[in-house]
Amino acid sequence: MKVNDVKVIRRAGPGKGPVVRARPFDAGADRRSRIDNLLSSEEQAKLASIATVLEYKRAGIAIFSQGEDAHFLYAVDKGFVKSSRHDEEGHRQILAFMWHGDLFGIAEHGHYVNTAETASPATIYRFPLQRLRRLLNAEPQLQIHLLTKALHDLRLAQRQIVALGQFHIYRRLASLVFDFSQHPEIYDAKTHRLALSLSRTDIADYLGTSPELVARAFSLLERDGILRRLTPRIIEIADAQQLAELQQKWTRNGQ
Amino acid sequence: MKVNDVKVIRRAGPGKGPVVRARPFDAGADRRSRIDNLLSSEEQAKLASIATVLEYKRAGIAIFSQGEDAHFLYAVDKGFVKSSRHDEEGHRQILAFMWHGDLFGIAEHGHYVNTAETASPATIYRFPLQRLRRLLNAEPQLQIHLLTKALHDLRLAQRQIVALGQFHIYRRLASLVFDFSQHPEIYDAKTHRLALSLSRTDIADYLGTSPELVARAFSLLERDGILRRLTPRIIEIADAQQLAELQQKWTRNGQ
DNA sequence: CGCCGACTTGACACCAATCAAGATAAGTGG
DNA sequence: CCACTTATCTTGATTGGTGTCAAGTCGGCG
Repeated sequence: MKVNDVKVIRRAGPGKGPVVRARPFDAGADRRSRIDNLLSSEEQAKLASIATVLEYKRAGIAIFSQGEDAHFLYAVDKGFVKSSRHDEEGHRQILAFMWHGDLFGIAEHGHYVNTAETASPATIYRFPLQRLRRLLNAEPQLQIHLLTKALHDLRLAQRQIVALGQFHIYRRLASLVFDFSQHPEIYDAKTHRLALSLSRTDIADYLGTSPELVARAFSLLERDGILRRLTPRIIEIADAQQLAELQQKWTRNGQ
Repeated sequence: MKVNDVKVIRRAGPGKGPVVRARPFDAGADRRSRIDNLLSSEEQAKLASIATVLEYKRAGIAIFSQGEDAHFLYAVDKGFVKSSRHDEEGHRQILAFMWHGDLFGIAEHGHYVNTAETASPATIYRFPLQRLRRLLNAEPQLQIHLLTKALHDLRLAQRQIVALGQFHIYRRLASLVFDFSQHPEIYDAKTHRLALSLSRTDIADYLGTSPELVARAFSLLERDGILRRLTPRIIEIADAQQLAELQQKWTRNGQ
């Protein structure tokens, strides 16, 4: 890693709050919970008062590693982050991607259980756990928001369990592409262009397969007219309808 | 379903509390968090004051179904429960099993996202969400415990993602058998006998495979001297050491 | 423009899904 | 409690999807 890949740009002061967002208790659409129902500005300010802002200048920088002592909770402001777990044989499973407003850094017995690395240049807010705990004791509302976030992430994890347990690579990849296309930061709705900014290996480690199979699945999605590869990491979504159908069938609840 | 499969035996009063257990904030071993650090007796009593106790007389009874209006949160007292999700093609993925002290019934937009059924005869505590919300606002400590539980379940879900993404059926089944062997309710440490009380289909739906593959995996585990099938649903664990190794390699953090 | 790493595609071996049939267990009623 | 009936389980055979090795191509970066 180069020097100055990470820069602590400032101690966040009031009025420059981190953007942590949530919905009330048992609500929260899998996707939309991230962009609705901002915390009140007081809550924002209180969080801001204990936050440090970190600038990560490129993708692939470790924020923390599995097993390290956990002293902070993190929130994504700009860019995105991948969370992964390694086993002793060196295999890696990417568990989730975190975007604007998402929290990460869960621990167990004081150690991080996952590794977090930037998946793009990113701005990250960092909260010392000690001070966060004190703040939470004083602010039940903030606690509810954290709980809501945790439940949301749990639902997402369960969705991923269904994907890995039930679907072929083709559909899992379609699902990933759909999810990514919901982020304006990397998807241009006008040109239908999506900047994946992930290697085939990263995608494979998320889908639970190999880079070769990911390449083949892309090739099949292209054959079926769902997308086109402009470069390996920039794709054009040709049939958003069909893509959404591959995804939404099993995302929605049968009400 | 027969009449009287479920019986509301009582409105729980103080002193007869549900047993909801948790550990402090960022702690909690994947397995042990369930049996340490009981809530204070006051907290127990407060939860009890809004709980109803339900007796389910056999396995396979629906507690609630995916898509239904969510009005309750549930906790397991005796027996165990399976949580699953269905897609439109009729496939089913079992997401988790819930045991003594585990909470279930997460919702989204007021609807349950999963289905819950008994996996054995069971005693279940039921909390009305409305009253629970009021209680939580008054009791920040209780909130922290809920948050801890949610984070614990999130870690378990992530563990399942790793299993589904990285391991063959053989190892996934070994992992399930190991997990089940940690529950004295169904595992007799003296005789080394484990009462699975799940069909091959249930196991398959949890491991993301078919009943036939589960039978084959059992056959291989038996060939390798790890276990013996006394009946299809009662197995004897012959080599707990080897079983634990198949599981624990990837459960522990690389500290 | 050239190099290096990432991506794609083919070939092959292996694991998994499915169909089918026979064996075994569990549930039912006498 | 036993015999019967039904469902579950096990195993074999076959097909299809996936993991892996290898080689060639392409894109991004210096």
